[in-house]
Amino acid sequence: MAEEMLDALDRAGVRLTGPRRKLAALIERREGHFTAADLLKDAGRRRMGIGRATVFRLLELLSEQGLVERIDLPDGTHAYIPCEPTHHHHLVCLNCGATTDVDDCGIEAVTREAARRS
Amino acid sequence: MAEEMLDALDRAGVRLTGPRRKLAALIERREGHFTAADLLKDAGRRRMGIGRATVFRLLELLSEQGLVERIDLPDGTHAYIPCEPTHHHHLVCLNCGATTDVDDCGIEAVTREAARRS
DNA sequence: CGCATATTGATACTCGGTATCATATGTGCT
DNA sequence: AGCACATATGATACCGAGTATCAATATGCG
Repeated sequence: MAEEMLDALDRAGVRLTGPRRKLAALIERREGHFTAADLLKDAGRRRMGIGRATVFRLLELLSEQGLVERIDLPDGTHAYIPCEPTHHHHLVCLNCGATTDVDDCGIEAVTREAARRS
Repeated sequence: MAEEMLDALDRAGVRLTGPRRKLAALIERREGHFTAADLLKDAGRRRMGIGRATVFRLLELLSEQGLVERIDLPDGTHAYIPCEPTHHHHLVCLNCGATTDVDDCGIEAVTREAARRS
């Protein structure tokens, strides 16, 4: 999956730099969602000298490419979920923070109705 | 509506202080959603010497009483919406940030389905 | 009225994220 | 392979939202 990310970055016309490769690997070995701080901690623990800004920049890139989705957790913090760039929704459990994908698009009906009314 | 808030606060057993009355009035005259910073700015502009902390504390109180709901805007910031303490959902327009209430609860079906699957 | 106690506001802090900028490093070209 | 140059990097400083602390103050009960 790290390969997949790097391919996508390459396709996007950005450079395949060392830090980006390392971060892609770190993301790959994480299960499920993670925060920018998590990545930063991972990188720090392994003494790869990766700067704060670089992590945020890569997450922004990946999110532009649709390889990662940024979600707003109920407590107001943010997390990122690696995902296929297809249409789907993420549900976040208010209790444990676990996430699930949903392909069913029932939400749209509700949204459409509200849009019509306003 | 300021009355309503003050009543609820009274019922909750907290003191009806000057700052709280003033802030309730400020919230009343706002239309729709607002941020903590908005309130702070309002208060500052009128030279009521109301501290940062007080604003956040009141919003927390109101939100505990269900008189205000805290929502996560798509850009990651937060806003508050004054609302009746009944069951409903808020939809936030990704473009303009406008909000609407929805009583229809189609979302639950989707959520339930996902819960069953996990 | 007077007192115990909840509340306040100033200040300082934390934390996620962004701007800046000199330096380092990929990449296309020859 | 070597070069040139744009792109990316990391250190640092900064920003804005929210929280902790704490001495001073105001509220509401008796």
